[in-house]
Amino acid sequence: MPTATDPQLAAFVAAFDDFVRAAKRARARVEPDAALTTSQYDLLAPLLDADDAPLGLRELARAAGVSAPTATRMIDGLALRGTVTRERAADDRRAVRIALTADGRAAVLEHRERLLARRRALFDHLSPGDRRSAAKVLARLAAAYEEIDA
Amino acid sequence: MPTATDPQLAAFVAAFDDFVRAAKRARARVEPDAALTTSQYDLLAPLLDADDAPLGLRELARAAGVSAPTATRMIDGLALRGTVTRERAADDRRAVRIALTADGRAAVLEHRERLLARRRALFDHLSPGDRRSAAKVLARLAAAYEEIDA
DNA sequence: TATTGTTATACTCTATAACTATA
DNA sequence: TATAGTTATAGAGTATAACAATA
Repeated sequence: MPTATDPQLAAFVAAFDDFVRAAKRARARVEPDAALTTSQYDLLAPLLDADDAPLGLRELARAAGVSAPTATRMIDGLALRGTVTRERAADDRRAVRIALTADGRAAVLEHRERLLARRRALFDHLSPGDRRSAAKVLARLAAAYEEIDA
Repeated sequence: MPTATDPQLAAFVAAFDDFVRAAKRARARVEPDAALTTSQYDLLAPLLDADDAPLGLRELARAAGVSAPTATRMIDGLALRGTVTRERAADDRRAVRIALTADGRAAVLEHRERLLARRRALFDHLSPGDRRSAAKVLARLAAAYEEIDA
């Protein structure tokens, strides 16, 4: 297997690895004192974007990229702690409507603000030139991911 | 709270989010049929870099960024499945020496090759110009992470 | 005393398969 | 039959606190 002899590829791979490791360490440092875990935030964030209109369990699961049973279990815990409410829908008795409580909304907003602050701090640490290219490169990489297994 | 009115910052944040989401989806797609999970690979990779010289549990835990009990539990499972061996050290009877079996070495190498192939594919999907800036940007971002909470 | 590792305990995240209730 | 959700079951990853053995 002809492996990375291309120095440009080698540099890319090394930088990518460093980036992934740094991001992982950073996540570990941020999470412990947060009210929500990353997975919980990913599950609930759509409720914020939906202007707090209640959404179905399947909808949340799909958006977060987890299975329905996983979402059920997560919502179990979040409902117990008063982060969300879960009610049977009146019009379709199979469905449930999940909504944020006031506390839940505050927690999700706080997490979002925390994420934004971190990205802002990263941005601030870049040189003006790097700032310009960073957004472009990250967008291209995201697109490349999708193309790879499409 | 004065949030992202800077359009350049807004673009950066959006691209960063897209990238994180794409990477998460990609990981979910790659892991199911892999012999090792990401966490297991992170724990065992140093053994490959150490030329298969046995390492201590604490050493592996620290490198992987997990607690010692977590590493113990992970090694329990990996030893049961024949991925690693765990032996009390002769010179320091408190310590254990963890080493890859032949199967384990193959699994770690295979995982590394899988990661490399994915990065190579990403690299290939970039334009020549983006390739040049990608390595630089990722390296700068990794450095920025470290500076943020240093 | 300090270090290395393990046990005890407890939670979260995760999935597949099987099930219930409703449409 | 198809859809929404839950339960049953199982396993990995994670941590803190308490402990044992050795240095």
